[in-house]
Amino acid sequence: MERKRAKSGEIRLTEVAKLAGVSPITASRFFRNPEALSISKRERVASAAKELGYVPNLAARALASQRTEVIGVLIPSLTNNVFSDVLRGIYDASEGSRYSIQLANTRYSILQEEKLLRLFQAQKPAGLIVTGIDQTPESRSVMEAMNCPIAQIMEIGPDPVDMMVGFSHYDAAFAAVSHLISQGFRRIGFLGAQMDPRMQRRLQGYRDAMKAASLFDPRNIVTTPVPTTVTLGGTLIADLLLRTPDIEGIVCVNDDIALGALFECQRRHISVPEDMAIVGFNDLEFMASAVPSLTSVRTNRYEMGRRAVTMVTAAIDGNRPPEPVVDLGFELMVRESSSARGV
Amino acid sequence: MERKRAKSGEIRLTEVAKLAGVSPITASRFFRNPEALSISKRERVASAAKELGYVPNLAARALASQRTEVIGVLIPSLTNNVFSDVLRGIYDASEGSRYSIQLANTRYSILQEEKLLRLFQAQKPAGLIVTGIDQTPESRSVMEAMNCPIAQIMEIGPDPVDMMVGFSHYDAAFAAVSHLISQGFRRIGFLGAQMDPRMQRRLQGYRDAMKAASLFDPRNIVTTPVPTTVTLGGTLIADLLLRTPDIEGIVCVNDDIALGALFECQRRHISVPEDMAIVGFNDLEFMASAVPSLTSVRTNRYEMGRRAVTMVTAAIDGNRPPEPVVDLGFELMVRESSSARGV
DNA sequence: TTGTATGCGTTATCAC
DNA sequence: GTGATAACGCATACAA
Repeated sequence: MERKRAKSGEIRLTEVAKLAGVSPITASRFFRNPEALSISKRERVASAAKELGYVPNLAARALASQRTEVIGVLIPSLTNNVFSDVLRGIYDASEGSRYSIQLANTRYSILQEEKLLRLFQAQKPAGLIVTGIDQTPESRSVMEAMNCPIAQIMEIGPDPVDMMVGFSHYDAAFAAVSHLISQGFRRIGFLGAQMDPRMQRRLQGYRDAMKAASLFDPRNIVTTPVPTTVTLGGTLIADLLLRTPDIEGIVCVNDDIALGALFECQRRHISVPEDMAIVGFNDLEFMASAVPSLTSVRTNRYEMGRRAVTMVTAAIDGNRPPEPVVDLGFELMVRESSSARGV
Repeated sequence: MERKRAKSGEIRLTEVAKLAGVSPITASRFFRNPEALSISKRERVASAAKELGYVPNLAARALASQRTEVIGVLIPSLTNNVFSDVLRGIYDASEGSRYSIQLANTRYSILQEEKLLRLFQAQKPAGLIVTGIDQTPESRSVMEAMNCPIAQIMEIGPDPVDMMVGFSHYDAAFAAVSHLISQGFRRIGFLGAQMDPRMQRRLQGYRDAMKAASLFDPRNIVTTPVPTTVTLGGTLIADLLLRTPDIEGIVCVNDDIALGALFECQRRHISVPEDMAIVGFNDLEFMASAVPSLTSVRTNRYEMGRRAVTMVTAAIDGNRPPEPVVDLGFELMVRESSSARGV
């Protein structure tokens, strides 16, 4: 008839309260809202907790309060530099708040995303950040059932689950192509890898910009679903040169591809931009220091992560933004690799 | 005298059990160990859970069982490519297990690391993975109090908190320098950024290798605590060339610095390797496709992450490795940028 | 294989 | 500002 269960042996709130000479609930309040206590009790609880080395039990807290202070984050890749910037923004913003980040990796799989969303659901996060706008219907219904603020990031679109922070990949690619055209280039190719939905929209921006200038030729598009690498950029431009050797410029789906293409041009002694203009996408740090420096579309990845967190945390506190969809835009960073034809 | 508290409104195990016509504990067993149930009950619980859309409450589970299925991971940076590879290994390995990863970012601050460790302590993770071997005494005592398997990664050293997977940064740098010396280079510089403890050990490897060959000259070392970028590589080699214009080769603390140095050489029409040999560290993917291709020290970052997880999960299950410290070594990838002098 | 009784450590509720 | 009481939803221990 002993107690049925071993105590964990850890210091509990009750012990702290006893040593401080207060009730457990008073001690509990100390950790959540110290100002609610009289100064004397505040000090007694503080020193008792320190003396005993009290560590709160988050599981008990979550169970009793029916909430957590976790923001779940779903991203498709950890290797891609693009997401590390977003993550940095997310972690930076979370540091100023009382929320901690729980990160999960979907590996560009919307089924994996579904699974992870269910896992998050079981944890009752206070908020959620998901990448992109191409969730499965099943995923959407899980999100809607989660009953917490949700931010979709990286893109914007017409039908937010809740909130959105991103930019138009279509517009950005359209602008990149238009820039090359305005510089006097005509036969402009597209190099794409890892053709996820965002990349597809970039490709569509390329297509429409080329069509608008009556320059579209499907032979100038080379894409592969294979994940992006610098080396792959070399392979892709090699493919393109086989098909249409008279190509004058390329728009790359991202900067790694652009760098790989540049290296391949160096290898073949094709001068950039005289014989080949190159435009990248994302404006990773190295683009400005390459030789020649590489033109790219700068996106506000860090800010995207930061804003997602601030929007979600504000929404948790009941302060929803006036406009649920935030367009962070983009900026074309024009550099040597796309100097005007014949200049 | 009504109930004092609003129920969450969510489906609980009890509801599932009731619909299935079994006791709650039987339903509970279904989710943790379905094989323990008779086939008929197994099916009834399964369909009841599906019908009600049951989502287990992880907080309740953690509180009742006194454990979680979370492995905490502490890394110093999300932006650094090196860690994205490690993380990929960690996430890949965790996917095969029942554990989920909780990631936290120390930003190269050992004080931040201390704070995060306390936060993890409150969550009672099943295991822990921390980067490096330079924790504060306070951090070490928190880790020792956590009473779960812990793997230190990226480095190996004499005094593991529990387990270790890594390699010797000192030996790797020593080998890189020795390689350049063996290729006939004599005036060899060192370019360093983000001089955290691992980078310091690389620098020490450089120093000792140069001293062993009686080639050491402190003027050939250029370092900065500033975080690594490609652009910074250009700045550092520019500095070095100012100090010792007759420098023949450089060992870079990482590949970004090496790439930046290469670009700067291109800009100045210094031929690599004829007038300047370059060796990087980490062997990121782009090193092989640069023009000229860049020599680097390959490290097993992915495997490091993977092994850390398998070691920790095995230890959770009581299967500790025979040897707590695993040296994954390194491999010098010799490429064009360090071809023998005068060849 | 299944069920009963009980406890995990905390906080919500209401009263003082 | 403080405290008594009763949950929160699940798993452990033990018995059957």
